[in-house]
Amino acid sequence: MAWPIGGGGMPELPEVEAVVNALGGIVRGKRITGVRVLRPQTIQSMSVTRFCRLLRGRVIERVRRRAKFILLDLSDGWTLVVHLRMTGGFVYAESRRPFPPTARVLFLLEGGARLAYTDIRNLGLIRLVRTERLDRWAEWRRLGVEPLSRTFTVRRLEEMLRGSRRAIKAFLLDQTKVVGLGNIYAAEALHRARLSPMRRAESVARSRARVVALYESIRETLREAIAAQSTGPLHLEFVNAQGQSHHPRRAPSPFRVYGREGEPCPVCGAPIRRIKQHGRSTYYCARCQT
DNA sequence: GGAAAGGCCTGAAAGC
DNA sequence: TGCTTTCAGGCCTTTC
Repeated sequence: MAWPIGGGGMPELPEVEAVVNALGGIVRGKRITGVRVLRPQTIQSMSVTRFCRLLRGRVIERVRRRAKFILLDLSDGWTLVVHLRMTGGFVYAESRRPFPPTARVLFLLEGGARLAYTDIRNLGLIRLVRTERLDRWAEWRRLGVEPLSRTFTVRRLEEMLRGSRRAIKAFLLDQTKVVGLGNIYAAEALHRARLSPMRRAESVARSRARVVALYESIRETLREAIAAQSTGPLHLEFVNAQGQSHHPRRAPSPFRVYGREGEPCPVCGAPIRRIKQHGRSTYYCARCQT
């Protein structure tokens, strides 16, 4: 089967969560002693000169996640916001080994360690904002509900679904509704809920049982994916002082339908189909997803 | 204002 | 063998 570029997992909520947890354990409390921007276009909202000047000397106090954004809260009220998009990732190195050519920004840390932001396709973005002004950022304000939070309820999902004539797959990808799902986990959640990706969102809302099934499938899909990341995040590589690299091995496909065109549905055995929806591949079982 | 299409981006795979 | 085309998908902008 064809694997997506990037090593078997686009960074959706579970992958970002894994990076945040691992990164937090390494860089929390460390001071940034220098910054080198190798690709200026990666830096948003301010000049490279200002970006480097503002970062130098600040301490990374906390690493957290909102939607698919990685947030590094720094001393003096600044936050470094990173979005990996498709192929972004980090390499943390304790040695002087050269970074890969895909390194876009280098953060020099006290003690000699270096953290590189890498990105093959250059779709990822980094911006530095005042923590207190995050809410003034339009894109930030538009972000929808966190699916694993208490504020995400069956009732809230039902209200969002109601009145939307879009296909449910497109609805799930809309980050202004529910955040964190991408093309892979949207397909997985729909298979688990036994809902056709072509079904209109509003038609899901007409059945309480369907809304509950979708609600639970979203949470279970994400929780299982987060647990599966426990061996180590795919988007964070470690290089020790001896220059030896440790990068988690790609596990066999953990997906029920994604990337499994032609293989039997794990529920009913019918062949998994692949269709195009809004320019994206959608994998589903035509027999048990209705 | 909602929905859909197009574009960005690069490397692997497919097609010729 | 080597060149060209297609595809992967998150998210923005443009268009309807």
